[in-house]
Amino acid sequence: MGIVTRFAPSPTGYLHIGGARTALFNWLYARANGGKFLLRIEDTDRERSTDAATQAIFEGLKWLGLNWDDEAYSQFARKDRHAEIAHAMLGSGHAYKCYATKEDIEAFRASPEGKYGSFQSPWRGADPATAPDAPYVIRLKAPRDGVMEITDEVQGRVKWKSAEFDDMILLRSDGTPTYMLAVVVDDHDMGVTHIIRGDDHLINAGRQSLIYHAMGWDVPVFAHIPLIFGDDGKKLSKRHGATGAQEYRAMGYLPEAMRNYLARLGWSHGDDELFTTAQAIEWFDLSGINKAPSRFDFKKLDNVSKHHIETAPDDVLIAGLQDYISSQDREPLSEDAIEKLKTVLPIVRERSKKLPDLLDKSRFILQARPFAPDENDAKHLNSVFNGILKRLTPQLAQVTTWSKEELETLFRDFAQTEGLGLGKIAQPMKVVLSGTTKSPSTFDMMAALGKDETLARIKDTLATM
RNA sequence: GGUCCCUUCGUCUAUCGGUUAGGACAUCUGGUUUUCAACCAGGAAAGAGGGGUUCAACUCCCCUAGGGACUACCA
Repeated sequence: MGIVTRFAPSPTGYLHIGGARTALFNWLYARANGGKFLLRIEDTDRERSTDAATQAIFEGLKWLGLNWDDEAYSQFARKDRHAEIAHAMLGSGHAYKCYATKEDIEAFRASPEGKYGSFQSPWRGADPATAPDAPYVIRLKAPRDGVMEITDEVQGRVKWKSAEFDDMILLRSDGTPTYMLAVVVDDHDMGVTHIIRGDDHLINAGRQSLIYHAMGWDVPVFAHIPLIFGDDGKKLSKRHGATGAQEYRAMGYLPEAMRNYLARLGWSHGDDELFTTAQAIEWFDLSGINKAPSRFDFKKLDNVSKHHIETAPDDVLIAGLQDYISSQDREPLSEDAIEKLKTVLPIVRERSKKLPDLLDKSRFILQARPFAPDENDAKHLNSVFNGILKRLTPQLAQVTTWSKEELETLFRDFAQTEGLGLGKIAQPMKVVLSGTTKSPSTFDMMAALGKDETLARIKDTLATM
């Protein structure tokens, strides 16, 4: 039987980075085993679910490259099927109608015994003949004794006394299903074989097993993965930086880097730190998932990001750049800009951590002359350098082989005859060429710019000094 | 409160009874350099605490402490 995994977020907000990792694990596991990765929107809570949130989740997953198989399922759309199962359980005696009102339950909770135990419906064993003509919910008739045990691929064997579970509501008084019922029915109908989800659902695995057993369905394999915390060990929140997957897009991380970092957070394959998505798919296994929660570390993310920016193919980088730019609501790069960018990618990608760094470093090739130097770097263009530039320019004009190596040799020789360190000349030259010293290597820039453009920029500078 | 889960360097982690407890990020020191959020070399840094089991425990068991989840007609 083929493997089927699923990601089942509720559409009440953007795609949380923790949810994104859960989705990634499910996706990785399905892809690693030639199975299917399904997406189901848990929208049975009509109060809190919104279309905008659903779209945000789609967008987040797409950005991360976690493509799902089939159409996304809507849990709400399947409510009739859920009700059907609830009634089937009623018929088989695994569930019963409960006429207790919300007020009854609240009163119970407020009472002394309500502090300890969960609500025990008086209708559990009641004679149907005594039933009032009033709204009711359908509750599961949970076993009162025995032990419920599950085997979790991450947590191992976990068991509870059945008495721990209350008679949970399956169908609300308005006829809509609760989450507990809906997940089980949907996972069963969708043929889900492996449920990989946050360990906040661990106890639910026990509860849900009750329903599987009642229906005589096969219980899927569970894998409850620990949560992601902020760097202080507290629940990840806005305070720690970004919690939404899309925010990472806006910060300029490559999806490939996010997949790498997120996969490594809570999962490991020996000492491998930096890997491609193809490798992750090849290596991914449930046994590599850690049981302890992990903390989100931006410094490490940056390091992973840097590696992917260094190694990504040009077209991936360009696509990432365009995507980043659109996330900033800026005009996309023109064909001309892309062509220019491609010529300098080899020299700007090496020292960049994030996508915007690439843009900053490429400024010299993208900006048209003449341009003014940055305020902080204008000081390099002083009178001393003016003299140096005037003596250097004729030599530059005579260069026949305009290459990085030739240029560097020329500069070194020139610096020597001037009795200066190379930095005294190369550094201000950066300002001439790019307007700032925070730029790629002087010689890389000159080579990329070409002789004519270089000379023209020198001329521009001389004219303003 | 109850039930369940978790606990190796600051952080992410390797180890699956026998290792000088390894790697990565961060950090520190030195070097290199035309800027640096770059590079090179080196250093410091960990099994929460206490009991067992065993020839041998980070690894298995128990207790304690700390952290977390759940305890809805939310998902």
